[in-house]
Amino acid sequence: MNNNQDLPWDNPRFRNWVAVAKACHSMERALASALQPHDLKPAQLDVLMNLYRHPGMSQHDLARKLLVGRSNITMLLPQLEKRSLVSREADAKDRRIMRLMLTGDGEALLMRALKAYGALIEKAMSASTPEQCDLIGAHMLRVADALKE
Amino acid sequence: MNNNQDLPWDNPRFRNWVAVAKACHSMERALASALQPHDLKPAQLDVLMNLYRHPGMSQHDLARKLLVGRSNITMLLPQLEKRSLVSREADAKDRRIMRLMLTGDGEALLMRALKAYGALIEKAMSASTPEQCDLIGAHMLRVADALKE
DNA sequence: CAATAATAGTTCAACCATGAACAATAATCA
DNA sequence: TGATTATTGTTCATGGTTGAACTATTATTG
Repeated sequence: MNNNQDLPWDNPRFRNWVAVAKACHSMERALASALQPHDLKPAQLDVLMNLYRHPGMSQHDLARKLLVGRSNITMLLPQLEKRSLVSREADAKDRRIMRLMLTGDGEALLMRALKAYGALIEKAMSASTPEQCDLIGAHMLRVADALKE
Repeated sequence: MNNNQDLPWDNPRFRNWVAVAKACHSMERALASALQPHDLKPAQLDVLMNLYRHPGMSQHDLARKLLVGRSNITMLLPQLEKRSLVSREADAKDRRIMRLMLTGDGEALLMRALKAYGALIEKAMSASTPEQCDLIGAHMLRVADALKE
């Protein structure tokens, strides 16, 4: 019936990637649940995390870091700004650019949310050694790199 | 300013998981592009793949395999049915259940789409040996398992 | 058997993400 | 300098996903 001679499931790279994708999907769902008590969505946590590490980022840079369209950032920020978690101010030199940073409240909420996220990851990855995790992380960096064309 | 003593970024499990999530996100975007010539969305490919391997599945079972709500399946199927890629027929024993299967066209399209997907994965994972891929896959199965509560 | 609970699938409104078109500003270059 | 091009962020229409409420059917149980 089918010409099974080179079905992708016979390829270890394919089969294993499917497992990666499924694990990611599960984690995303679990994260959404874990963040619910903090009234945060995963995408919002991503924003807070990046602003913590790169204060003063522009919206464009944030979009690129998050692998997301610029319009998405535009839609995401007002919610966080209304809750006084991030602040936006126009750049003095280039008036097209909005500089973003975390407020104190934003940082405090981020720390609480990160505890939940960290606990989730710990639970998910506890079955593997730190060395294995490092190997996986290194592999995934190569994957992301290879996909940048 | 910050109490940095146990920031999650210092935890290898956390840091490496972030890389996993980012790689997955990149792959999802790349896959969407690669499937565009076949007029398929990643979610639709998931449906076809699962029906190929488990013909006669119910919509409920398909939803669980795909980690997705039942309503999502309901919205997804009519498009595929209109294109004669999948067929639905009521179960004779239990009239609540719809049995799903691929048509010949569906299987043909699946094979073409899988070639594109396989090439993409090959490109992304070619930097790692099959042994490393197997290790990663095994790890990810454990992750998905740990997240099932 | 009748009443109740459980299950399969659908509908619907709400929310997210996307990309194209647009306005404002800055950079290039002729 | 003046004209063109590029960049930043916004708006908006579109399409995808979700979960709760609903219908139809089957299972359970008193």
